[in-house]
Amino acid sequence: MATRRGVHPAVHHSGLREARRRAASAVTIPRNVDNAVLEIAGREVKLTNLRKVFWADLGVTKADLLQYYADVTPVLLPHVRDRAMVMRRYPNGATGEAFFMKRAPSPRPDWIEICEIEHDSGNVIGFPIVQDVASLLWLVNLGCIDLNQWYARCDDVDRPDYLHFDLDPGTATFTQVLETALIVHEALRGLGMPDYVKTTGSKGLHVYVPIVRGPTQKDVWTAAKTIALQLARAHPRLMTAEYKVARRPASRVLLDYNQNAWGRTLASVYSVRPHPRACVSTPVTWDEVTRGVAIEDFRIDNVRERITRLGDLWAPVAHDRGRRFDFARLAS
DNA sequence: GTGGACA
DNA sequence: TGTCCACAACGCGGA
DNA sequence: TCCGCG
Ligand SMILES: [Mn+2]
Ligand SMILES: [Mn+2]
Repeated sequence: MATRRGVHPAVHHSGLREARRRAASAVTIPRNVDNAVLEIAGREVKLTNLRKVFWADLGVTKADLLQYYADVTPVLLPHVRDRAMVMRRYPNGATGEAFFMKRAPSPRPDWIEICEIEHDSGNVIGFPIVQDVASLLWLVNLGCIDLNQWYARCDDVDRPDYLHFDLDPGTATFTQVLETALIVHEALRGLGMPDYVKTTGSKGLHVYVPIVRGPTQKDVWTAAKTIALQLARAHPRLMTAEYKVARRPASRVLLDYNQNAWGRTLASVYSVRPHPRACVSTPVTWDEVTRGVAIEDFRIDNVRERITRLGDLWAPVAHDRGRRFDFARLAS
């Protein structure tokens, strides 16, 4: 069981692709050992089971997953920084059993920042926060395939930075999801709400409206519910906002407004998902939605190239400057 | 994925 | 030493 | 107040 220490500058594999990859992150995950200790900005990150296969059909290992996250760190971090993180751990890979974990496990490095959130029950949960590459790799090493951060930053956990529409196909087709997204987009445009869309990497799409921080999570939930119910009423053959499964009509896209409730999370942008093809939750343009995209278009093997080409299409969602919609204008 | 409780 | 086990918990609305 | 739901 070899252990390596430090990031190795030596070039073992030459070629443009390797060079570009290293340039992107400056962190290289060792490939020919099971365990390693990386030193990143003076912090030691212990990585384990690096050769464990996480996607058997694809031959994708835990090291591949860690390398992906190291490479996308610059575009990913602004979206998750300062937010409590819910972990969903897949210790046995994408097809293995998974479990949720909220409390940051111990032992852990003392540089893992914790967000303590008190619940109405009186429970206080200490969630980890992903602030940098080191904490990101620590979290992924736990077996987290996707990242599920809170909508609100830790300094004010009841005032989110966005509202969203979670579009779930259920028994509907993905073409219907695309159609629904365009209608949601039009409706939001009418409300003066700039919005951003991404694939979930699983089945559906996420549409986010970044907002000026102020309204509570309940306010945001209420607004999303109102809009979802109106849309479903206007397009009853395409959409539903019925929360109860048994009462939900078949072949309709679910506008899952309840996902805007306090304490809930969604897979973050650039999260890999436990999908058979290792798909990634990927920002797309409204033009791409119009022309038609597929979940499987965006995967762990090709999203980095897309980011190199297009940058972060969701950057406005991650910065105060881009969080433009003010709820005061909604008081109609 | 990993530490703690048991046998 | 090996095996088993835990690892989350909010809030809506219908009953 | 309990349950289904995600
Ligand atoms: Mn969804
Ligand atoms: Mn959903």
